Amino acid sequence: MRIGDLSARTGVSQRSLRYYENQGLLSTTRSPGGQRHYDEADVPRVQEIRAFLAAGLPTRVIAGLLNGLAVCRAAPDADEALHSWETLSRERSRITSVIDELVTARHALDELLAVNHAFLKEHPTAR
Amino acid sequence: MRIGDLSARTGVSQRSLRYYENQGLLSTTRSPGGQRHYDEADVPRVQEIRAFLAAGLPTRVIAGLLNGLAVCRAAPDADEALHSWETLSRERSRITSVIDELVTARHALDELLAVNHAFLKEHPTAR
DNA sequence: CTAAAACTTGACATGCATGTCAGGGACAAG
DNA sequence: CTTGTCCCTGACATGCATGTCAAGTTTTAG
Repeated sequence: MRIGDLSARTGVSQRSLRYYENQGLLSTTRSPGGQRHYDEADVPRVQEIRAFLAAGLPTRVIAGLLNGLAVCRAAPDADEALHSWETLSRERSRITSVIDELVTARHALDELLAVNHAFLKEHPTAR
Repeated sequence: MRIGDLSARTGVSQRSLRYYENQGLLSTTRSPGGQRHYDEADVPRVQEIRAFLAAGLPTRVIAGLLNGLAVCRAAPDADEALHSWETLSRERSRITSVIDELVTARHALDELLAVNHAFLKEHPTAR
């Protein structure tokens, strides 16, 4: 799969895909002529990256997370594993708090919607 | 309450508070000398703004939302109200989908944590 | 009244993710 | 082989929310 296909299948711009690779979030194999080649597994991976980005995590941190697993398996160094664990935990609680804020925001939105809805009901001319 | 106090109570920098005012998210009264004065109601308001920002809404949109209610009451123009309603709904579903992505992301993190935890258990030297 | 602390405006700088454009290769289909 | 489409790199530009610095004014406490 080349970059155009991956872009089409994920809805992520080619620019961004190259950027993610550049930031170490995504790796590719290259054709002899230098063109990027992706495999199926990259589709969900890109979506995962988007999810992390939506969480407000910067690419540096995401890279750390995505590589954390590999590191943890490949080089079973106790210190590294522990450090990795701490990072993961910290990020998890960060995500949780962002979720909380989002829920709060959505709640505020719901209140506005309620008022607005009442108004529209009162003035059916609004169609 | 002056800007330093509000900043301390909300944890938001003075720079940002001025920026929010500049973007129409926050209004202030001024002392004769020109210094900003806030009242109690601004504390929750700032927190609400932060929540919306965390949701990824740009200040322009937040201003629209926060003023939407007032507009809807003051100038009960049907078209405006309807438009406002559409905007609100769209943003609500946007926030919901971001929340979903975050939950997914947290899930992915939990898997990494599980693997990591298993590893630490296997190599108790990690302390 | 005076000095320190807090505030004001304005400008410039930064980080991040993205868009966009230009000049030049890669490759598949006729 | 040629042409049209896809891809490559690199550079410059943008939007947004913030940080930071400077020079000057206001407020407050001693």
